Amino acid sequence: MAKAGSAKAQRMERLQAELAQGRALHISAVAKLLDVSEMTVRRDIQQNPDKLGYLGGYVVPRGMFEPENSYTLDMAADQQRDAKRRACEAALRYVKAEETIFIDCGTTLIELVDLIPNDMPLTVVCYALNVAERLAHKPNVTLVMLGGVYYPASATFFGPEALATIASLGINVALLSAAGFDWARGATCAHFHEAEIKRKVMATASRNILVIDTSKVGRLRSVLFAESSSFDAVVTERSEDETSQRST
Amino acid sequence: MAKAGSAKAQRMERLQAELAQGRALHISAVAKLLDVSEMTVRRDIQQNPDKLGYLGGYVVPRGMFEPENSYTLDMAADQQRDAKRRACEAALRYVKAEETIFIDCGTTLIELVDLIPNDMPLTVVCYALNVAERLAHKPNVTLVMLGGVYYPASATFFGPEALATIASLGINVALLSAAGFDWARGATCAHFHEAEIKRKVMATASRNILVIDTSKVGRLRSVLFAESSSFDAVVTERSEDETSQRST
DNA sequence: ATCATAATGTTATAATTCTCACAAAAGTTC
DNA sequence: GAACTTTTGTGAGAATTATAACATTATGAT
Repeated sequence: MAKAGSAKAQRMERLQAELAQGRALHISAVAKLLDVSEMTVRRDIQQNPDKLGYLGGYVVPRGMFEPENSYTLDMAADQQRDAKRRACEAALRYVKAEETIFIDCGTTLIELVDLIPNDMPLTVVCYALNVAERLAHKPNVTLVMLGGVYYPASATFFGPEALATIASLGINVALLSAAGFDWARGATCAHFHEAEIKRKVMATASRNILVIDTSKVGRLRSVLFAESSSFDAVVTERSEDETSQRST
Repeated sequence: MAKAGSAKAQRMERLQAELAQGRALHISAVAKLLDVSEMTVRRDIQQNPDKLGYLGGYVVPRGMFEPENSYTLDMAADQQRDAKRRACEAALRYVKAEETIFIDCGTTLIELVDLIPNDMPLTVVCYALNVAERLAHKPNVTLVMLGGVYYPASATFFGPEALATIASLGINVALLSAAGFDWARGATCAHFHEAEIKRKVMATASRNILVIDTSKVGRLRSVLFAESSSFDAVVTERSEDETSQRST
């Protein structure tokens, strides 16, 4: 499909260039621009869902939005997300105003940012780009970002300075995520550099809270970063009132 | 209009938070979310065109992309932005593939990110959140971010680690911006911490290029960070082919 | 309380977009 | 070049979205 120089491939390139600056073009404008029918534009988009997005009549560049969500969906459709949010609500109860907290990367803890009340002063440390974006607009939050080289897979930064910075911070609560968790084996994640950050943070923080939705329980990923016993609490969407304290 | 705590104002806040990371929500989803009719959502959007955008049935955060008024595509809207872009085009000629470059903060150099060809491998160092966001999606760019505390005024991070990191990097080209520039006095910016980063970068980089639109010339801001002579070139939107080399 | 005004909801109608099936054109293979 | 596959175009009906007018409900002031 779509060989390197084919008409279709050329259209895609042209179109991507046109949308590069984050402009949205109406499908009729695109059709005129590329001198093809609207139907063809529609098909092009359907066939390259990773490059282009389609939003109620308009062609939009991908990458401007989160790859999974948006576009054709109402948010009600996303059950998993709701679980994550409820887990975050529970996690937020471990945080007090004026404290310094760490927020891990991943799709779970992103939800937490919006749940932080606007009148709650906090210092928040993070190392994920999408988390930082959201935090940046919070009025009473002092945002501290760990720098380094960007890892697209998890939207995080990592480098030796990051580790050094963590050591120099006084973190009250660390809210950690995991791609897999098992009471016997512990918490695992997919990337080695993530694990390094997590371990370093957990070594400094006064309280370590693991925040996961229950779909993660029983799963195992490549890098183990903490045993179950090293968490002060494990919070899930089921932790409505009583939180599952560690059974030690 | 919409007093601080009014129902309308509250809706707007909630909605903006929901859209914060660049999600697009269908109008029906928004209506359910805010528990109002779709008509009200439509009116809310119409009344706050600077905060929210509306794109063929979907509510989108403004700033993510500028929807052109349906059907007609004139992009002749923003002249200043066009000037900045042309300056960036000129600046880009100082950059070669495989090099390590620094991109300063500000509205000018943001334009440069989109102008980087997708097939041009680069390592890019930055310290502005919005610059990082855009760079994150570039396929052949290795992104290095300087961490620290977030300064909303310029969307930048700053801290001692940032300065230390700069010193440890090998930067070929530094693309610098300024809020004010004058051949006699030099380049100035509005924030002290910005100036510190700029100075440190300029001390390390092999080539220092100042990228400004001509509206900045003759203006003066609070912090001087470099004399005119310390730049290897000053690039503006008028630098179409011949670049105004420093006149020393 | 009463009036005036702003905000919201509802409905009907107009306009637009979506989808599908099929036709036409272009490109491949033998 | 004939048969086949892929790509593109067209049009009609279904579905969705936009708009305006009017009804209803809140909100504020006197």
